[in-house]
Amino acid sequence: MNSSLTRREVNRETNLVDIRQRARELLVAEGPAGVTLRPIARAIGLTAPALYRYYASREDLLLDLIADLYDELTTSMERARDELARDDLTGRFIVVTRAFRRWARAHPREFELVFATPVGDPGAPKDDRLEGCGQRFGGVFQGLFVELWMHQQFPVVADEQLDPRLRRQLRQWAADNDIPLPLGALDVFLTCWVRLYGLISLEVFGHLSFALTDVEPMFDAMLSELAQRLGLSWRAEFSAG
Amino acid sequence: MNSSLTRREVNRETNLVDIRQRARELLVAEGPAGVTLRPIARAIGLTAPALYRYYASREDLLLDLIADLYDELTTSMERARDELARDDLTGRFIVVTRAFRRWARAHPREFELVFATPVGDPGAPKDDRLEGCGQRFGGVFQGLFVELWMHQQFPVVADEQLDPRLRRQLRQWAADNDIPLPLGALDVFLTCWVRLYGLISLEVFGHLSFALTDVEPMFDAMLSELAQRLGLSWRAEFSAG
DNA sequence: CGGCGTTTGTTAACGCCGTACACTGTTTAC
DNA sequence: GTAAACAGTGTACGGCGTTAACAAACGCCG
Repeated sequence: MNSSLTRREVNRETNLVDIRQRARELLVAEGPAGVTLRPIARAIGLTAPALYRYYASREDLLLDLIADLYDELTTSMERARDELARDDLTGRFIVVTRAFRRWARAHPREFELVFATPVGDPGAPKDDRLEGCGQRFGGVFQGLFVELWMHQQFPVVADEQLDPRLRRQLRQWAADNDIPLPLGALDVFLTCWVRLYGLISLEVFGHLSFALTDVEPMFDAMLSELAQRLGLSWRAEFSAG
Repeated sequence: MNSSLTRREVNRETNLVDIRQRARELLVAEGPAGVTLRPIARAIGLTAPALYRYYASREDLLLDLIADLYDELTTSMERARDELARDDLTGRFIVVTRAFRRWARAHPREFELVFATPVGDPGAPKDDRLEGCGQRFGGVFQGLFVELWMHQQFPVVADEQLDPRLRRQLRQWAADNDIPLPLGALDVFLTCWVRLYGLISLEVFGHLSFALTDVEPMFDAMLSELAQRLGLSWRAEFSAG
């Protein structure tokens, strides 16, 4: 039996779930500013002050929501990855990046909240929760990169060709996280991340609409370039014209 | 005499200036959510409802603020550009992109407001003002690109090598805006924009801090790559190590 | 079972917010 | 000089996040 949980504990969990669900619905319907306490409380049959038994503040609730969304995105990328064979690194690279874009397009408000909310200027008093989520999210790409490198090394520049200031930081990063990659590969990794994030957020925020109505072909073209850069044989196919 | 303006008109202009200035200060100090009517009104010796003689709503005021910021950024880029000789296209490309980054770093709150506020999902009911601002902003890069191409063409792919879906959109864009560039060059333009925007917003939003504490060397390295892609002879110099 | 401390909820209140309305004094234009 | 246009005010409404005081429900232990 699961009755090792007291009635209180069960109720607390269901309430927490309901709160987050309603917060998510409000986020989708009205954006970050629309996530307010009273409607959330009302929806689950409580009053606003009662929510303070669950979260220290609205800010705290939002942080939890962000963590949830972060995890959802990461999970969807991992699932896409795991549908392909372990050794199909090319395929995994493609489906993971596409899963990222698909999630961003399907959930623009959530994307906005997770990726375009500055983390606080001075020294970032950001929450530990998000630290872990970001780590897990980045880990999907990072893990793919490491396997890619292990299996078939792509061309990278020698350490000496990197700006010493950059070199130092990359070395530090690799050391702190035990990443068994040469610094040049880390540089490639970051460049891929920049292009991926750049294109997706430009699309979601509408800053490409001056030129494109459908970003998909450009996204595919970018994947082709990245794949080529990584020594993968993938090319986006399109009917000749 | 400047008294062709009535006393009322003069007062109206100064009030408008004061409102925007105070709004800007609040934005910087507390972020977009901190731009509220009562403190603005108080600061210039009015009450909140009086602001409705100047703006239809808070939203309307924010839109005006965004337009102001957009223009400020564009102007700073144009100024950086115009400090270099008309034919120093390489130099102009470098200083304009650096001016963009400098402004973003110096004004993270403003950058957030201008570049990371989605323009409304369905069909974008966005204001006409912003349309013009965006046009002027993009025009700086676009103008530079056109001159670059005119002066010294860089290698681009043939139209037939582009995904037909992408090709169609690029052709449409070029036609609508009378851009005298081959479609392959437009593709390069968008790719540069993606990388520039991607790196700068990742930096401003703190989404590179997992690896880098100082993004500058990576930015310089990116500029080197872009310059090379565009057939420019610029390379970020760094002391050998 | 009885009682007690903890937990979870309530209501009331404070000081904010954007905004609408009725009203008043000043400025402008004819 | 007078009437219309304008730029303010004060008041009010409903909403917000949050705090404080209090009441009921619950879990645990003797």
